[in-house]
Amino acid sequence: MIDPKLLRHATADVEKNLARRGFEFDVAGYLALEERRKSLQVETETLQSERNASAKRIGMAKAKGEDIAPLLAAVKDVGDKLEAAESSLSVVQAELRDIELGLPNLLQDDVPDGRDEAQNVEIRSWGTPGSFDFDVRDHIELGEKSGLLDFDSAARISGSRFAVMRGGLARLQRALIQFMLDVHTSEHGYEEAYVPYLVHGDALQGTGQLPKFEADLFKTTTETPFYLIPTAEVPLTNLAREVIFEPGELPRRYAAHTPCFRSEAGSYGQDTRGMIRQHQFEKVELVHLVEASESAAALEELTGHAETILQRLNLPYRVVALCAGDVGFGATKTYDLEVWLPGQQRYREISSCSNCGDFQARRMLARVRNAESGKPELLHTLNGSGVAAGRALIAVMENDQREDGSIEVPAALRPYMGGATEISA
RNA sequence: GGAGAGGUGCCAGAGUGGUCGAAUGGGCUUGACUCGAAAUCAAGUGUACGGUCUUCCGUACCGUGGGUUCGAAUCCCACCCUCUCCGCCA
Repeated sequence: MIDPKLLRHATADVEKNLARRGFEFDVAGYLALEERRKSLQVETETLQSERNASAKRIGMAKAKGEDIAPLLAAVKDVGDKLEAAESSLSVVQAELRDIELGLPNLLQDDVPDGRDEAQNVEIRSWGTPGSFDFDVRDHIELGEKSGLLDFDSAARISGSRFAVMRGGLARLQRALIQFMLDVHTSEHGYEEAYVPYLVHGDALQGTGQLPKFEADLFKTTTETPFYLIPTAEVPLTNLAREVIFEPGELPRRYAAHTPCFRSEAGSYGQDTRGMIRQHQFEKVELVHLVEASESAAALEELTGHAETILQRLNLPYRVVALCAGDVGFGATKTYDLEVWLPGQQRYREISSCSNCGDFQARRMLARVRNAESGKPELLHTLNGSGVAAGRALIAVMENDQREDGSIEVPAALRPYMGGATEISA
């Protein structure tokens, strides 16, 4: 959520900032509603104050054994007026809240202009796309050739956008996950966490997926519904929900491996072949909880941590700063890591690292006590993939393929593969 | 799944319709005493929101949501969670 005070007092600035994303903010409608809220709230609270005062008077009169009938008659009127005022106020407040929950985060000034991913700006690149002296295959062909990647079985079991992996390939994904977690926990100072995969709506509202993006989520039909997490960002970031951290307790860095579940509603026709876009995929997620002044630096660090993984795997990649139109709902600024896929002859997103500022913290009341003032202040949250395991697997397959269709295991992963140097049927 | 007990402030714990945002004890902060510490004494110590918003005033919050009432931490209803025992299970 955007700071409601900012929304009220600097509405034009907010409107301008959101317009950079291509988001149209109905300023007039908002301000009119806000005016109503103000007068209704003042009215309600005045009436409450009156009621409280007379209730107190009645109590005292009764204690002294005086006649309270005239006092009761005098309050009758207040009760009705109060009821009316309270119900109008709650309607207006609910409308305001809906608006506020639907507004995306404010962008940082250094986010480049642009409408969509075509205008994202490359910041740096690492490695050089390899040259092959044979015709490269994409991961689908490689998987079919070895028989280790089986979309037919997956389709029979669960339909489209699922994969079955077998043998060395299944193990390679597990190796990737273990490797990534080990690097982040032992070298980058993250605390490993195991978290629920089913969460309440509150948690998703906290991180910003709800109420706006419910269609992207899987939801259970149990009496109290659960949602399957679309990313470990949700449970990890919600570790700060309604917590007030003491000054020395931040920063916190959490890493977790979880499956991620996405309905991919609205992505019909995109990446329908292969393992790029699945309903279920594995990811190692990184989350930082930091004091407000630290978040800009933390984003650079976090991005670097994700980059380390690709470097150790010797996968060529580039870092792009998302342009205004491409930055996600809850982020103030985002870097994507895009890995080179020889099979597609292009870079594809493998990690997305975002600074969410206080946007999520405000929704979930995640705070840190200011060392000087002693007052709780909103903390800042960041998240990034470190990295998506399914896509990393594709990247390894395609970048380390050999002419015979076998795959060379990157040196960094061999300890996790029982020393194996290649995967083949 | 069955039976029972319970959810109050940083912690423990009182409060079963009125001056209760909440006794008391502990903790913490500040001050006094002290060379210093301990002990002792005194004062302070929640969160959110609003108002012509650093002073000041008001409102809300005692698991959550409803209800009764002039008035609810306290009564009623529903739900959630925790604990104990039984059952079941990994």
